Amino acid sequence: MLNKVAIISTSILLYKVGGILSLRSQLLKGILEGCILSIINMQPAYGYELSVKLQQFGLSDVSEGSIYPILLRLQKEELIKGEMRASESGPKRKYYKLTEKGYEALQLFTHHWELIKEPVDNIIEQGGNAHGSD
Amino acid sequence: MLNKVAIISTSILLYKVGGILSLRSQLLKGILEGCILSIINMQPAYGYELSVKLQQFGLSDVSEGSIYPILLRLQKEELIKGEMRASESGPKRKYYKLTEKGYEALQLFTHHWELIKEPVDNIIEQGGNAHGSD
DNA sequence: GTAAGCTACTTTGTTAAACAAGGTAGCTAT
DNA sequence: ATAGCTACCTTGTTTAACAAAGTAGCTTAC
Repeated sequence: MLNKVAIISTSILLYKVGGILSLRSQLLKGILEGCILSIINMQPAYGYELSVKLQQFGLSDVSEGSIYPILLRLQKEELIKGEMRASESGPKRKYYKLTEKGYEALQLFTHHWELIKEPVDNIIEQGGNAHGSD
Repeated sequence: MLNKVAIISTSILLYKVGGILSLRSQLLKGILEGCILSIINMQPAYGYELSVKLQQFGLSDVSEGSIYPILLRLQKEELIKGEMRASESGPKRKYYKLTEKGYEALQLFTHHWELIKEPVDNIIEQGGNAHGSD
């Protein structure tokens, strides 16, 4: 059974596709990568764990189909390094930690995030209430 | 002459392609649309004007190749409505203003932006200084 | 002991947004 | 008339998130 429901159009107003807002998916572009670097910087983490932690931070429903490709990409870029370790219960886990290069990339991401966030906040602040009384 | 220069890789560390940081391009995904709605909400604006205003707000070097497709898309979605007006000097301008639906989309964007921004800020705050000095 | 369910990792194909690049055309000044 | 600016539009490329589907180890229930 296909889970795709009535994609009304391609733009900002919409909507439920498999239960998840698809606007978010666009807003997240490029951001997840930095968040994952940041969480790994707190302490080494494995993929499944990241999906839980992202959720705890409020980034709900980030699918494994997003996380694992990012991890593979980051590893290929040598921003993170993986290491298999046995688990006390369950399959082995691939723990990733930042490389030096990865730490630099995290700094860069943080900087760029600020460079985006501030203008956007200003634009929203000035444009948000122009039309007035909701 | 192609302007494409040594794309070293595809990820977060990099860089100069035709003189513009390409990380930014990913971070902007979905955000520009909301910013444009917000600026138009301040007062009706035309494409060329938007590129100037975005720059003034700190979103530098947003190309017209980004802006005009967004305007066409928003118009097709009936979030904005265009109207040609003569200019005192130069070619005619297509002024866009928000529709009611566009105003609702702006509210929605603002909400989603907050839902993304807060977790990301928290993640960066906790992960940013874990590795310590610098 | 075997079936169900959870943990954990991986891959493929689709969708969509930003952008470079290139183009059209009106208006102004030289 | 021709150069330069204003203003708009379009095509093709790149890339990230995601759904979906798959593999396999381990644990618990029966």
